Amino acid sequence: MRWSQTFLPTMKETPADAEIPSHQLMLRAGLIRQLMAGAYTYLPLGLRALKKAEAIVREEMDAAGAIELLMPALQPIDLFERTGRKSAFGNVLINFNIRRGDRTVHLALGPTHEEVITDLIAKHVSSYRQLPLCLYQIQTKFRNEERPRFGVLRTSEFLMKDAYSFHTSLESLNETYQKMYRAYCRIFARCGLDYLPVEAESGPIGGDASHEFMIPAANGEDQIVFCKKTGYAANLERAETGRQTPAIAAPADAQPLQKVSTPNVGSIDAVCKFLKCSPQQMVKTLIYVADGKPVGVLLRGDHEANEGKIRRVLEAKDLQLADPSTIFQVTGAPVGFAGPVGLKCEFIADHDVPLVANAVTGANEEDMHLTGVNVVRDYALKTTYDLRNAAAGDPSPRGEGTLELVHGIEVGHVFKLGTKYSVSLDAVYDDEKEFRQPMIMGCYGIGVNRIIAGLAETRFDDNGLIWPLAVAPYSVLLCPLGVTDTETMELTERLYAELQANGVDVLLDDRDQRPGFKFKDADLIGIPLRVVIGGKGLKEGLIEVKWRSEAEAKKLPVDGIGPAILKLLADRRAEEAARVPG
RNA sequence: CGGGAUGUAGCUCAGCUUGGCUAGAGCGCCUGGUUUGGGACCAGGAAGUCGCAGGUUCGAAUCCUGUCAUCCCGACCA
Repeated sequence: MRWSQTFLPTMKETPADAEIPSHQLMLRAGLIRQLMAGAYTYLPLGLRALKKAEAIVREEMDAAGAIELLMPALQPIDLFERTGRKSAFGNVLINFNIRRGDRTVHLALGPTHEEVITDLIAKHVSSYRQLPLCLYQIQTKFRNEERPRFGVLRTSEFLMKDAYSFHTSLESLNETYQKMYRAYCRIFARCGLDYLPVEAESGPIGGDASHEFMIPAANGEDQIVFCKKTGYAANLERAETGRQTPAIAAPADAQPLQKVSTPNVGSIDAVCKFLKCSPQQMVKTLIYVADGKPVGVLLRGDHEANEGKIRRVLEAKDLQLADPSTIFQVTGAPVGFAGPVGLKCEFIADHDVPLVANAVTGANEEDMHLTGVNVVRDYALKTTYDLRNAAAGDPSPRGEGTLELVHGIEVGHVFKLGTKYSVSLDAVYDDEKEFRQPMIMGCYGIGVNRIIAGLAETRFDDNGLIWPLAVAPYSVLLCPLGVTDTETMELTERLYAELQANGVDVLLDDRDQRPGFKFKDADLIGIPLRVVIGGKGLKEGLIEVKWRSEAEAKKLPVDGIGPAILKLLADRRAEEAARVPG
């Protein structure tokens, strides 16, 4: 492609609306333009990158035995009512009425396609002989994001690869799950992403039933916990800690229990400021209602409750923070003054709670707190549990190493669904003994746009983007200096034709611009290999070849430059491929 | 949905506090010339319903009210 013929609007200045690197660079490099909040046009250059990523996804899905199809984005609302997801999605589900003659038809724009595919399979698969089956599509999804943000990372319309598998047994599901997991590793590695598979919330099946694929990035919306030493990685919701129940004993230097007045001082922050203590010295008492029964949950003041863990410890189906009247009932005080001493309901404590010596807690009395609170003497604990979100510095659950906390961008998710959709949409088959069984399902998603945004977010320098060869919109940028010089242009044209004949994606910067101008644009759009023809190099019979990812250029003789470039590309491709797991 | 900020030329922004000549600058764009290895220079030029609506006023980019849009923080995210 000739630069002068395509539509590639680059920008020297950073648009004020863009804050994070990927958004700024994708705008500046002419990859995308915003239409409205959460909706972006992919310009020719951005579309090429997106298509490259899409092709890699397609290749790996095919290789893993998934079969491609294409389902409608338009879906009848009825399907979502049958699975209960109309209300589960709520406002996120874009749906509306349209008129057809004298009828009104209620439609949704697909936020994902479990319903459609399950309905399809329910209608056409009825025997165990037809299973297992794994189908996928690459298609635009619609979700009414309450708050679209971070450019292309969180939008209301996005390209997703979604795959669904159907099985007669958990073993079969696990086999496909593993295949998908491996395919995902290969996909992200091929795309040049520094990815991390993490354990995620396991949902209906439990156990090791869900993994998210994350790109560690400062601007990622998700928090992930990982341990370098043991390789343990999980999202914050799910992450366990290796902490144990400590010795439950009062400290030697126990101070006397004292009641202090803290008028209108209810929050941890406010109490700390008022009493000049730190959150680590406090024990906070959250009152939950578990299956209708109030329960106190004790945590160190600076820690965050993890409701999943609390629910599991309590073996509760339903768990909610208590309302003010319940809190008044069990504490005798308004919200903000609960504490373990004299609490009128059962309570459980996190492992770190008994370690807080001479703690500050609520006094279960309006506008009062206690200081010098110590376990055993002032309140009793039989044991402790892991009830909070993991924090940096916690021991890894694998016995050694410590946990770190990083932000990540979720690019993929594999999930064992179980029979939720097959039951509600009647996707059943007859087994060998003619028993009717619901199909066991898995689903597997990849945010294709996020592959591109994730690369832009993690691979750049002061001058612009740095594409890996595998996803770069073009592999080579030919950069003739002096487009009016006949010798330069003849050579350039010959090389352009030669590379194209060998299947190389080439962009030819044929604009009549000064060298500096062209170099700045070249760096900004980040094409992996820049080939400079003309100027002082050409006078010596040399052509300058420079990788975007490296600082130094190589000078190669004009003779044999075509094959030399092909060799460089082949070597680089091999290098990138070497990082892909088998 | 709660909190905050912003809206003036394609982009970045000034002007608004304290209303007053024809609304400005840089970049980009067009014309001509000089340049040509890291976003050149000179000369000339085009480009704006000052987000929109209403109000106050002799007079509004500027003050007031409403509204829309965008961004950020938080809540939410099968």
